[in-house]
Amino acid sequence: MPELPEVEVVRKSLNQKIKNKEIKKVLVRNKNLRFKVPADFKNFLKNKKVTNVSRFSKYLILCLDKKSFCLIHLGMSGTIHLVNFKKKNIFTNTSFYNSPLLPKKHNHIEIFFKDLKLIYNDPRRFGFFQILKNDDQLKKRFKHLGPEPFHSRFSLKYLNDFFKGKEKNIKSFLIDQSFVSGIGNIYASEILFLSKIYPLKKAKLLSDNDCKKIILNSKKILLNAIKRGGSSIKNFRDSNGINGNFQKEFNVYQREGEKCKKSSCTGMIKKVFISNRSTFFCDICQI
DNA sequence: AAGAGGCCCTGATAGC
DNA sequence: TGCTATCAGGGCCTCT
Repeated sequence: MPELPEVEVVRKSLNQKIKNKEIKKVLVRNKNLRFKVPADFKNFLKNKKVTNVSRFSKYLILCLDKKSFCLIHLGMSGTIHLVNFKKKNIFTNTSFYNSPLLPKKHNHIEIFFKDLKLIYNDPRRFGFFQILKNDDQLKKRFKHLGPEPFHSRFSLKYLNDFFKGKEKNIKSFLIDQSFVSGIGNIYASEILFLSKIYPLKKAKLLSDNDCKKIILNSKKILLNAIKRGGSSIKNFRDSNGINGNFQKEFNVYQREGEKCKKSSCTGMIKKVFISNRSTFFCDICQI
């Protein structure tokens, strides 16, 4: 479900609700997520305080006291819901027809605080929870990941060095988390549209100007998506139940056969599969 | 080493 | 209505 912007939107709203609260109880209804929930998961979390809700790339990080961490990845279909006991409100980041409504199936993990509980729902179970017991373990966990687009390391030199001699197309690089982390399948297409670059262009053939546009537009797209509250495909909401709006601004994603939105361009949006992931582009201004 | 492809899993939707 | 096929925002692993 989520790329960096959606995870950031969830992080913000989650931080408002559970920061500085102590975990009273943990329920694991189904431990068979992408990775098996560890045996000591419940005991490790119990009586620990959430000092902050942080994020790197598409990973949510519950910072706990004693410098330990609970990592949450939402995979493709993971959502987080908060139920307030007193007000009986349900905050959810998934909307259903009669919202606010908690999904009935696939509520795999529940984390109880004094006045509310966090529920992790994930039909496809590609998401996961992991415990990291110190800074060092956290660092190692993210070692294989490239910089986020906002980081100064994501520079012209970095792209030039990375792309040197690479036959692989640029679209595949944008969703390759070891190159740059946080961009997924939707925003990769959108970034290349803004940059006027053909998704199948070989990385080694990109000009300095192409690279500069990629750096600029990666930041631009992600920041704008965060500002809009994420993209509400499949009814994504933040954990206050607020819908995202960025999907209204898609220029190419899921617009196959429609007209290019760029004024003066007479092109049409095409869809191709690049290593099994759908990719959208304008057949005139991106060629 | 780099790059392509498969796989994990359920649910929504399209097409017959 | 009911079947089957295809696709879905991710990440890891294997094979060539």
